[in-house]
Amino acid sequence: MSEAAGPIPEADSEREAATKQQVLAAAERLFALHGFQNVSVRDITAEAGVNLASVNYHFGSKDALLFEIFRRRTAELNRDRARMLHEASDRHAGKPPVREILRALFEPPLRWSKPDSQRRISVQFIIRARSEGAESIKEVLRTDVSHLRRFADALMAARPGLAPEDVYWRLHFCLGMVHNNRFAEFDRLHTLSDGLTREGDTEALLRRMLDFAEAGFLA
Amino acid sequence: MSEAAGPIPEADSEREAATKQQVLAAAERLFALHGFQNVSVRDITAEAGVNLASVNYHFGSKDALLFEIFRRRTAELNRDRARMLHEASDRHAGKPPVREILRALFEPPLRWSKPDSQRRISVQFIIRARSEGAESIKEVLRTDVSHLRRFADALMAARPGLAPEDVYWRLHFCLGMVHNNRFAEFDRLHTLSDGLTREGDTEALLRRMLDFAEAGFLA
DNA sequence: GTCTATAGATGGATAGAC
DNA sequence: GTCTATCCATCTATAGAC
Repeated sequence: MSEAAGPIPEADSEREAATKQQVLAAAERLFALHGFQNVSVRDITAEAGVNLASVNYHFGSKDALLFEIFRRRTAELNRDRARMLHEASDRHAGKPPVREILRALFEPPLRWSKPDSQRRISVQFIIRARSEGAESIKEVLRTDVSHLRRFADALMAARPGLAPEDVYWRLHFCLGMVHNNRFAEFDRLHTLSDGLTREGDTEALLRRMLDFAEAGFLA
Repeated sequence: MSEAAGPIPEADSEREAATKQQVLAAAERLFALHGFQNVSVRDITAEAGVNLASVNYHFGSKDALLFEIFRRRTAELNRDRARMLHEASDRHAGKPPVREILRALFEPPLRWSKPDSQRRISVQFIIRARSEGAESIKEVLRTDVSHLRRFADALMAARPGLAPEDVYWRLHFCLGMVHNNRFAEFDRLHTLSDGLTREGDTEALLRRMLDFAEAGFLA
């Protein structure tokens, strides 16, 4: 690849990088909105304004493209979460309280979800890819749990009286709360509450999620 | 249809009903295990041991088949939940406590999920259809929230001090806990906890879910 | 009603010109 | 690297024989 060949960006490699970026952005957007299987390579290249062959040229296959986006986004998300957990740990002499641990888990995806955020679509992409993605993604989900390790350990330290088993299950419940924040579920809730719930107010949603989950952990 | 034509079941209509049943069962199973888009009509008819054309003959289309299964299963689930809520209401003079309301929400799908239950696969089917289903299913999810109405109302009555807004969001969180109970997520949790969490113990899982969610509602 | 054969459409991938 | 044209596999749906 020219990226690795040299540090001097020529006109060609700039254009190449731009094409790649266009494809990544278009694919992420379309996957997030319509689901992986409902989006064709033709849809992606049309949306990106590039030619049909570029997906296979740059990424190898449609599956590999999805995997690449997933890898990038989850890495970013895990970094954000790990950083917040680390900072909370520093603030509390290595032993942050439950609420701060949960905040590190909840806040990054919610911050990304703000109405004016550029990453708004990325959260929906990750949620969809988690449940609709190909076998390669499922495999990663099953085996790579290293980023959750720190959260489980921190929670066990914060609640030493709780059996590890209970901590794991409650962490599972919290992840369920996060994964349920899809556009479709927000719409449903909006219908049920007759417009009372406003998805756009992410600060309030974060507070509500923390209130609920923190109480669940202190039970 | 012969079903509506007369009450006398002939050999033919029995065979017809059997074919329909085989298709329904095979489709539900395959959809639940591999996802809607990853299962072809060929896969279904092969698994059911019937001919390729029978799906279109009996159900009209692959989409309509999925919708029919979804309609049946969600109706059953909603009936189970409504009945439990009704019984809880009777036991508590029309005003059941939070835990009993949540039990009516959580227990039916968990009872179906027991290792030896015939409906074990149905829960996974519903969860998958909810997030991967066609537009017709999404439409039902968005608009038909009547079964949740009773739960929201009961919860508001049980916690009159809570703003309706908060009740709706917390109900949303609880539904997230339920929807996260997929095979893949159980596997992930199993990996993370190094085998400590046992999905098969549904009684314990119900108790854990209730402990967590009840505390969240009383916060 | 059941079955086979096939129409008709779509989509992932690639060859080859530029 | 980009692009067009095209191959080829796959799938849903249906026509028509029995």
